Amino acid sequence: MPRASRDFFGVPPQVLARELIGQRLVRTLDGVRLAGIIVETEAYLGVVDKAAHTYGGRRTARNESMYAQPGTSYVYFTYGMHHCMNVVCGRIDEPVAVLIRALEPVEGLDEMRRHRGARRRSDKRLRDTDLCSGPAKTCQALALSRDQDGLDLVRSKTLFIERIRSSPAREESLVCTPRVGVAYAEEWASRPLRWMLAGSPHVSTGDANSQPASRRGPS
DNA sequence: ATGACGATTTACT
DNA sequence: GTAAATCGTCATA
Repeated sequence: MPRASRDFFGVPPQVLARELIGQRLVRTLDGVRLAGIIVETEAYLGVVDKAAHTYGGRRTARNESMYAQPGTSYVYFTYGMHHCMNVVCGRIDEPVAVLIRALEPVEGLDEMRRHRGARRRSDKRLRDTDLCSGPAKTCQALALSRDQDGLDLVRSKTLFIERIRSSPAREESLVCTPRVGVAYAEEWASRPLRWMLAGSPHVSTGDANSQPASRRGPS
């Protein structure tokens, strides 16, 4: 299965967010593969985007990875307990990225369940659709933390993206909506910058059966 | 030094 | 539906 190349990542976030749907995110732990098909993403447009960590050109120790070359991982810590993973894209020093919001788990489900169960009270078995149906759930399932921040997905042996043999999700199989959890971002809160695989039961919230992306489109 | 705040998830009423 | 959990980070002083 071909690895995603530098060129794959060197595009605007609105483009990569769509290209990533249907691709396979792979994490290896002690040589064991944990993997899932990306079914939900969000684009963060950088210095102009009030919802982005780099809005206004903010550059700190936390978000430094967003200024690195395309294909770099940006993993941040939030709410005192959660991690979320982004794929940095665009050009070097242009701090734009795509948030990975949900996966359809396809490899290492038992290991993912162990990771996900570790920090929960209830020990009832999680359904497959609860393993990676959110950005922090995905990081927990794949054991991603600040230790994986700044990795080069083009070269890393422990975190990378495999391009699926068949064509990625076609435009009419995508659903586009506003982003989640960015109500504070004023006019940027309602911009349609979130993409989902239409009909997927593995997405985080809302349903993936609403308006097709082809009817709304990015802006 | 301090205070407010999350690109969220879970459990509970 | 609502609220608690929980702490690194950042802006302000």
